[in-house]
Amino acid sequence: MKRLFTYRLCLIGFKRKGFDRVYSYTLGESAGASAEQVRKDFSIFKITGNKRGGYKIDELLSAIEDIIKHQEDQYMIIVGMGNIGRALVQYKRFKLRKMIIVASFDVDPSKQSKRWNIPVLPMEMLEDIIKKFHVKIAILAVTEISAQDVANRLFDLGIKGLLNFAPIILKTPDDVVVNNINLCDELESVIYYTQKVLE
Amino acid sequence: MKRLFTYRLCLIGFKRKGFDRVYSYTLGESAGASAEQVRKDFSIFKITGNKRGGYKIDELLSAIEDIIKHQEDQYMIIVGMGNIGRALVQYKRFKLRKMIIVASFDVDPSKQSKRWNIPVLPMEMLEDIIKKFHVKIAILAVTEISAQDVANRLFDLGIKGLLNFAPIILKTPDDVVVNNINLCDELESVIYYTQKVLE
DNA sequence: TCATGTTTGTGATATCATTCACATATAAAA
DNA sequence: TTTTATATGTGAATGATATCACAAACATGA
Ligand SMILES: NC(=O)c1ccc[n+]([C@@H]2O[C@H](COP(=O)([O-])OP(=O)(O)OC[C@H]3O[C@@H](n4cnc5c(N)ncnc54)[C@H](O)[C@@H]3O)[C@@H](O)[C@H]2O)c1
Ligand SMILES: NC(=O)c1ccc[n+]([C@@H]2O[C@H](COP(=O)([O-])OP(=O)(O)OC[C@H]3O[C@@H](n4cnc5c(N)ncnc54)[C@H](O)[C@@H]3O)[C@@H](O)[C@H]2O)c1
Repeated sequence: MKRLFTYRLCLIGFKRKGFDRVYSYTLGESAGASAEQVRKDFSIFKITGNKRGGYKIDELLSAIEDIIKHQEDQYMIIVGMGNIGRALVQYKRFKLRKMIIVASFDVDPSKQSKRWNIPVLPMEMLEDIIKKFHVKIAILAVTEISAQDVANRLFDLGIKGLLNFAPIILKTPDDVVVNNINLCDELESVIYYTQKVLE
Repeated sequence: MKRLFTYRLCLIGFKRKGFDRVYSYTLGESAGASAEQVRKDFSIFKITGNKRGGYKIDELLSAIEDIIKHQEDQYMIIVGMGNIGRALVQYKRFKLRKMIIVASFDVDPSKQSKRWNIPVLPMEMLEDIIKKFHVKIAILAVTEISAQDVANRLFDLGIKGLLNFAPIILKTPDDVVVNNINLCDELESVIYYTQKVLE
């Protein structure tokens, strides 16, 4: 599943370079997987290519999109408008992929503002917005200390999917999906493997 | 290996809550793994607990740190001082973990400045700084279009580990470790599994 | 001090993921 | 049209990970 995302990235890259077909070998090489792996992955999802002719990039991409992608716009919110929250709010790629940030929230009144196209609202308005837009997905970018409390509040208000930037493991109801981004750990992991490679 | 990071997070959480011991069951529950899994993981790394008494959190933490952690400070650079680059530069937790950002870089002269404690330098100074601090690790936060070019330059200058935020799969020498952070994909993955859970 | 119940540590077993190997299809060349 | 070289698609074999099951250790309380 994770690899599907990688394949997509690679395919977009190939397309931009002017190719209109790929072979399992080509794609595997670029995605860091074996050719058989690529084919097995596709066969699991019933994606089928052309013997001898490989895969048409456009067909492949749209097959992958069909698996990965929600067809309608997904409304989302961000809670916590600190350094990372502000960066995310400005990220244009989300909209390209039909992920629409309808509002952001912060306890700190000095961060609140309705001037920009994505407003920064006080926490009291969470419920209103979540109900109004039927928001199911949230990005959590508050300080570590508040993260569990804010998360609980979001779960109570019906949030079912969370992208969490706080470096803690949240206690979470069973029907909620949480994806943790821990940049310190990612960096430490780079350092760890780098030192491994250098013996 | 990935789980070690999760265990560490959980242990820090337990410690803060005042516990001084954990059982494989407790830790597993909190980290989303089975108790046997936790014990197997520890036994691989020769981490040993106390039958009947579980594991002392402090000992466990320092055993994990010994595996994960580099003991000396790691000097690093960030290239690309846009939205995400600026957020990262301000993140204090890196320093706590002995990861020191010595400088950041951008082509755009309007982003360059030496006023702050972490200076934003022109690209011409890359070589100087990398050589001066023996930098081996870099964070790449430039636009997608420039990412491969800038990465190549970094590899030429001796960078061996990269945390890449651009949504492309970089072509990379064999002795370089790259860790990709793709927030769109992470969010899409949350949406995907959320929809799965809701049937 | 001793019995007891609980938790570890780890082989044996089961499950899941990857690679191998090859029959089959087909685009391209003759 | 026929041949041929090259990719796919997929069972079978291998390898990696996770779970099970249980003996051994030992903190705790009688
Ligand atoms: N800055 C980074 O590059 C970075 C990188 C990785 C992870 N993180 C993590 O992301 C989180 C935010 O980091 P940051 O650097 O943006 O910190 P920050 O201090 O700049 O921002 C935190 C924001 O959360 C708000 N907040 C705090 N408690 C709140 C609550 N109860 N309800 C609503 N809003 C609340 C604060 O007002 C502040 O605006 C932290 O957990 C941090 O560890 C940050
Ligand atoms: N903003 C986000 O929240 C976010 C989230 C995920 C991923 N990303 C990715 O991170 C990268 C940066 O995103 P951003 O939002 O900060 O974009 P941005 O446009 O704000 O910043 C990009 C920065 O890179 C600099 N740059 C461009 N080409 C360069 C070069 N050749 N050498 C040195 N510097 C160069 C630009 O001057 C600019 O300051 C992009 O690839 C983006 O897709 C951003």
